[in-house]
Amino acid sequence: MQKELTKIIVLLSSSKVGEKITVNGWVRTKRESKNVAFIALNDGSTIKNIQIVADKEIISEDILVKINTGAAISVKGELVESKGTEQSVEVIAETIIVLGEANPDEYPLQPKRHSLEFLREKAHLRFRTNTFGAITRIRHAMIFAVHKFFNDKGFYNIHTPIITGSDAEGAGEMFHISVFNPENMPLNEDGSVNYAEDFFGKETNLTVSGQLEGELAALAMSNVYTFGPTFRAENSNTSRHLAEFWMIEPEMAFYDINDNMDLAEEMLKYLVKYALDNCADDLQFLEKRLIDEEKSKPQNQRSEMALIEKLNFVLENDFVRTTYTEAIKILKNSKPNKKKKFNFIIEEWGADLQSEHERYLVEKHFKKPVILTDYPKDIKAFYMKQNDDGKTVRAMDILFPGIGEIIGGSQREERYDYLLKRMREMNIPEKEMWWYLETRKFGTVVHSGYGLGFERMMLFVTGMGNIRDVIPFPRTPKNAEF
RNA sequence: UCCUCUUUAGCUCAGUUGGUUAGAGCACCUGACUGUUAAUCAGGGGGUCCUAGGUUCAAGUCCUAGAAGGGGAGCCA
Repeated sequence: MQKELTKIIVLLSSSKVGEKITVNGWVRTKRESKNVAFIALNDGSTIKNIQIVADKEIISEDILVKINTGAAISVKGELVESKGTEQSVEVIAETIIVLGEANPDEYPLQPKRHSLEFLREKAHLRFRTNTFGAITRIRHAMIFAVHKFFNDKGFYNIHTPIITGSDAEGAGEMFHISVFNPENMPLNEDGSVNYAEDFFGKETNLTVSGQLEGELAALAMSNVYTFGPTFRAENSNTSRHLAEFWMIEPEMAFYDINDNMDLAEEMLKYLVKYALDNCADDLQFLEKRLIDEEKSKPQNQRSEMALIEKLNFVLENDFVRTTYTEAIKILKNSKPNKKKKFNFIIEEWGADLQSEHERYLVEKHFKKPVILTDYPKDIKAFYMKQNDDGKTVRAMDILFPGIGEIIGGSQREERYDYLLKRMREMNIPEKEMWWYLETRKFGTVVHSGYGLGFERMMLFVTGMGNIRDVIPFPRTPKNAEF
């Protein structure tokens, strides 16, 4: 079967005009005339449809009546130059086989715009829309580009565990893993659950980060990265959070904070360029979609740049690098702070930056992606390298317009004494983390790393507004359908 | 979890101060016309007005509680 088939992207781009071809796909629309019917067919290989011309003298009425939006068909015919103006080539059908019908009374997708909320409830069918076809192709391209970027740089991909026995990673609420029957858990004498009898003989959870294990690998392989599923049981109901998402976490030995920033900026630009170079049709469609959507909004709420212009802008400009301390100065002197327009007024050094502050810095003040470094140690994780000032750590957060924090990373604390002291101060159970501490006892070196939320990158590249629309089957509080 | 908005036909939405038989566009069915481009034109079918209570002579409309969804916030990637 496969050997005879030609993908639509090949039909549209090649010089197969005049050849007999077979093409399979799903019907987007059918337009009927007296003597001829036109079928727009799509097989996922490109956002463009191929037009099938069905002469009613050749294709019988009992076949045509089954060809409705959503039906799967196989078409044999000749690829010819089109007489119409909207497409360059089309297929003159000689035979059409209806592979799978789609009852038009029941098929929920129409050849018109649907709301993204509606399509979310039809996630099993939304791949069949232009928007989700485009997103699916771009998502694949970005996954591939991540691996290509790191492979070309000599990084090793490692699989860190999805089930973890450590609850010290400090990145939010975790999903518990157990084989116990929740109605009948083995208990200790004091009434607590006896995890010694559980599958792993201890309490286990789904991972919230592969970083700690990534560090172990980096301190032997030099440069590694993970790209795996990550789970957070936070009750987060926003357009930027998922309970199950995919994270890219490189860890590099002999990288200081500046090397870390250089790599992160280079990677983000590489991914953007890869999308521009390889997903032009899909990006153009999404850009047009976004412009149409924003037409109903007032002028001041519309994007300043169209999607492709925005991607090029990021590509062509250096990210602004500045410190937390500088950012606080800028924010303290900012108009919204002085006029008390912020919900959280910046009073003094040490305050955690709220998303309104991050947005001000990125969207109003610098108007570029911003890398903030050297945060107060008290608002950052225990494993970050402490600066000599005793107050700050070598953290770096990369802030993107419209998205906020897209990358969080740091130079790691490689000094055993400093790390142990900080763990004790922050009540990190050092006994459980013996293996992490041992890497600082044996051959410890300066090293760094960061985490990129893959779906947040997808939000930026596609211009989509809700993270539930850039992953095929989103997992969010109260939603694990499909 | 908090704030806020929404829920009416398969989809997108209108529905006035509470008042007769709840509307439109698209989709679907029938017909006309046509190498069409989200085809066009005419006609037709299609409703648990989110759910449960309540107020009232009368509730899509007002009140209470709940559910689902959107937007914002927190947590973060």
